Amino acid sequence: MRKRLILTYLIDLMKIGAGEQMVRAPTTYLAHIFGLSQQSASRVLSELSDLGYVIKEVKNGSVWIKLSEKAKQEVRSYINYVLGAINHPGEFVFKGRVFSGMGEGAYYMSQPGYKRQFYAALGYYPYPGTLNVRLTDPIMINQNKVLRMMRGVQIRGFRDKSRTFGGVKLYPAVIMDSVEGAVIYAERSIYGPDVVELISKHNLRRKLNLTDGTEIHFRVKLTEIR
Amino acid sequence: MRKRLILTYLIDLMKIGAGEQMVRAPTTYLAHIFGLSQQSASRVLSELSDLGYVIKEVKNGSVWIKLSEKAKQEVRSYINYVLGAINHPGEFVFKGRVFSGMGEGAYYMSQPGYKRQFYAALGYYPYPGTLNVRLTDPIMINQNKVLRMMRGVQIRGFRDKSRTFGGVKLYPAVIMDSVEGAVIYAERSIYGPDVVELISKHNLRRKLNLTDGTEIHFRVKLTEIR
DNA sequence: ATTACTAAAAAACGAGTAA
DNA sequence: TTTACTCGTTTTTTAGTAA
Repeated sequence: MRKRLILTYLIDLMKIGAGEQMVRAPTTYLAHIFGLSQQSASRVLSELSDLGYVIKEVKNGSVWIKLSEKAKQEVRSYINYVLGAINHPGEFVFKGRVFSGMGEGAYYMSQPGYKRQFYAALGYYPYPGTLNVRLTDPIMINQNKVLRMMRGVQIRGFRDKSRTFGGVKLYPAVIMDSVEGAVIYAERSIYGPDVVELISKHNLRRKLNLTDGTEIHFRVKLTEIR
Repeated sequence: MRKRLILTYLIDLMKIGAGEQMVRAPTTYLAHIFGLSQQSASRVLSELSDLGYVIKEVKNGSVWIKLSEKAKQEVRSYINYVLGAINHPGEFVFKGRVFSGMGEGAYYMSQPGYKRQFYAALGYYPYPGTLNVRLTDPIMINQNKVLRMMRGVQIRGFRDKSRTFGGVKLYPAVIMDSVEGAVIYAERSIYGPDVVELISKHNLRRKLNLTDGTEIHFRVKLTEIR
């Protein structure tokens, strides 16, 4: 069963109180909630149970169910995602935790070949350094994969005497609802889709009083698809 | 395509800003958002367009889309439904508008055969009359269908000298977040699933200052499935 | 780079039904 | 009543590919 379908079923089950306690849920009755036949409701419930989303017992000849912690967590995460569609349409909302890289960010940000282009694209010279954010929520990680596919603001690669520097993409962002900045994604990034790097005019660590492990949120504007 | 799936796709599209304006959305890119192949993304988009949820144009060799009003309305309604799962688990939230019936409610509520049982079930003698509420949102109408399938508090039918009175079910409710009451559903109800009848200790019209057309909301506790 | 058709495979569906 | 199996049918999905 596909993830997006699973979530809608879990929401329906949460609705009838299965997130709180064991709840009687005959498959004939679930059938109406799910908009399926009794047989399909039975099958769906078994699959949800096999996948570890639902604790299911047959007591007194009828099914009693309860959502697992995993299910509740995923529903909560999805609801956040959904709320973003209403509250921040045209933006991706990210949440994650600050961590320290190896300082390569500062090295790259200082290259004149990039700096000139950053100024042209953003209207300022960014602080020489990147803020690394690690994502844990699978929905956010997927969001980051999708973000990376987008055009963004293209910064071209170049070469100086000693080496070549790869292309980079920028995505304008608002960090902690207050500071303007951008997500920066290097074609040759050493990080996977669970990491986002942020830049800004300001030293974000100082400005926002961040240390390793601080939870941070930011919104990325998807203007580039217009 | 099933309704529950449609809604999740529309939410994804709203997320990328298609609720606000025409947005570039190549099917290769939608494929990642939808978690499908490019071909399926293309097909899904065509179906959404055929169903009137998406306005779709192919410009400069790539797809541009925008959500229809209908789509936005249904997403909003679904998001309300979803929020109910978090904010009021184990309850159904209803919204509708007050309307006048033919006064039959008062006649039935006055029958001693019912009154005794109401007292036993609710702990009070309800005000002799029912408040009629008409639902318009399809999600709520379906919710009402599901509610009627539930056991609720059974009130048995009876016969007096002249005629028989059918069975009735009660579902405890909180009206306008303040007044205790119950949804009452008669087996022989003359109303379809777009109507809910409410009773309470109080005269709800007076207590809550309601007139025909007033928008009203109430929550029904699904305790009966425990 | 992008859309969307065809065809074949895979998944989901509900009627019938036993327990 | 209720669950959940079988099985034939319908729907959904993707790879290959033309435009």
